[in-house]
Amino acid sequence: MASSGGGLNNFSFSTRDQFMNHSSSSFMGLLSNNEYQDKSRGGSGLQIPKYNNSSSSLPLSPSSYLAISPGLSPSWLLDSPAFLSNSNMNLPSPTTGTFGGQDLKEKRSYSDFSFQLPQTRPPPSSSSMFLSSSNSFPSEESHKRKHESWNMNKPSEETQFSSFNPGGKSEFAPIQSFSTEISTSIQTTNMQSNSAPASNHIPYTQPPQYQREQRKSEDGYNWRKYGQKQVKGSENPRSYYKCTYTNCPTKKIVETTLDGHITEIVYKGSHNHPKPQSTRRSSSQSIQPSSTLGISNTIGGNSEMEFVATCSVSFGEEDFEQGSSMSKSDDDKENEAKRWRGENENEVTSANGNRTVREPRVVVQTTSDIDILDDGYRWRKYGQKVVKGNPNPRSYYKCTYVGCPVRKHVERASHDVRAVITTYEGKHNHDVPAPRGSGSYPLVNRAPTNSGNGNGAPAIRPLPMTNNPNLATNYPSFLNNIRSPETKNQAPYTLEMLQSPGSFGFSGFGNSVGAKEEPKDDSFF
DNA sequence: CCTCTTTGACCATAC
DNA sequence: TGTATGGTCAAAGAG
Repeated sequence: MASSGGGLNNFSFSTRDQFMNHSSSSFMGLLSNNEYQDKSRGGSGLQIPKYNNSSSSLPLSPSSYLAISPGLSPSWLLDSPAFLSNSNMNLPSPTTGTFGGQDLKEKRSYSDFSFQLPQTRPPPSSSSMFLSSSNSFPSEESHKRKHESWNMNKPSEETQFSSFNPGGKSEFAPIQSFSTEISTSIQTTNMQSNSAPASNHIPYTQPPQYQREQRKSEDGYNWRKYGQKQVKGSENPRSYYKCTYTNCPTKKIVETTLDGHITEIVYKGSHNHPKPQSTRRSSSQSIQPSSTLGISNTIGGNSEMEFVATCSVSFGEEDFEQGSSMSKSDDDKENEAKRWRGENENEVTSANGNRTVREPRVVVQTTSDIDILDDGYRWRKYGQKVVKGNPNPRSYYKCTYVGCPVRKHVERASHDVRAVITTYEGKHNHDVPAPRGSGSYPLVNRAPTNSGNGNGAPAIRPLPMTNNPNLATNYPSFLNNIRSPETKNQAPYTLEMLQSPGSFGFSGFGNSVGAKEEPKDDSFF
């Protein structure tokens, strides 16, 4: 059942510093959120993959698509300096994180942030709720177990976490299984003084009332589902919701994977009323102090047209560091202000005002050459070039899976270096590789699972984690949140993100990103 | 009994 | 004009 409600926007930290100071618990709590998703209604764990091809207004080119990516949704990610940091800063390469002349730092950062789940992940029986919370629906037992483990230390972190989730349905239940490594890493760096158990216990106890709260959309509004449709070109059903407020024209379309993970949210119209303050929410506030902090994001479009785009923004640990210790840039401040105003930076607003909630992506850098990027596939960089219209170099990658023709290039938006634009070409002829260390990723070729990989052919999207037992438990969910080239036209989205009060915090992708300037082959370089 | 979700049918629009 | 596709309605069922 496609559950509704919930919102990425609930994942905001009140401030980056909060995140830094309590990242472990908060982060984990955030990740664990899905554990409480609307179970009463068979709520499913939600991932937040993303991809969108519905915008007819976007110029599309037939052979590739712009995967502004998915991955993490929580707005706290947006807090990450990668998004908010001063534009003038020396930003790392979108995918490799490489700074010109700062490789050392970059490496450390990314290695710290890499996902080597097999090595770091605790046994399934442990209290690591991340893992078990994957896309699969947690069993009663695991659910209970998690509760128990969380109860082991709740302290102040609870408060922190609550701020992410003002309550609501599972609709956005995002990041279900975040990287263990990430959690571990964060815990190590930020929780050491927290006397937390050595294990990755999530120091958060979910109040019983919470499940009730989840029935309400996490964006703070009440929605009524009025339809569901299987749209062509995607195996994911699309659910249609209307704001239940009388005469409010706002609607939203939520596309979810078969297992209920959200892949896309499109808002249409704007609310003509303040965010409702239901008793449920009130009670929730008592449980979730975050509300008192004003950390609730309001989603509401201003317009009529639908805009769909998946946008990816990358960040590395160093970004966190910066965010935690350095002064905020103007953008930082502005975005923070937005959050405090209840606006959602996690949205892309179309020219006509519709907003699409999208997730920032985490770049996973494990080696300097072959990378597991946020889309779950492994890529080999084979070139880089500065293309016309964008002073930022475009990194070119090829899927390392033997025989797989897929390529992609990544670049920072010319207008906002904080925005990373990834364009895919071709389709994968294999599943999303298992995480490093699992031994299941074939670096040698195997029979392609399908044929016709030519450009322009429909691409195979990375399987949702739940489609792959291994990934389901070992892979960070956001790594699967990428929707691979699968748009109707397999086209590169040329995106124009207009900044809006609730927008991502990008200054926008003012210039379209031409996807066809990429090299045809390695010899290009 | 009420609320909400599901789902097949119908309508609107684009090609 | 016919067909394909997306969006919406509304009856039925579940909780």
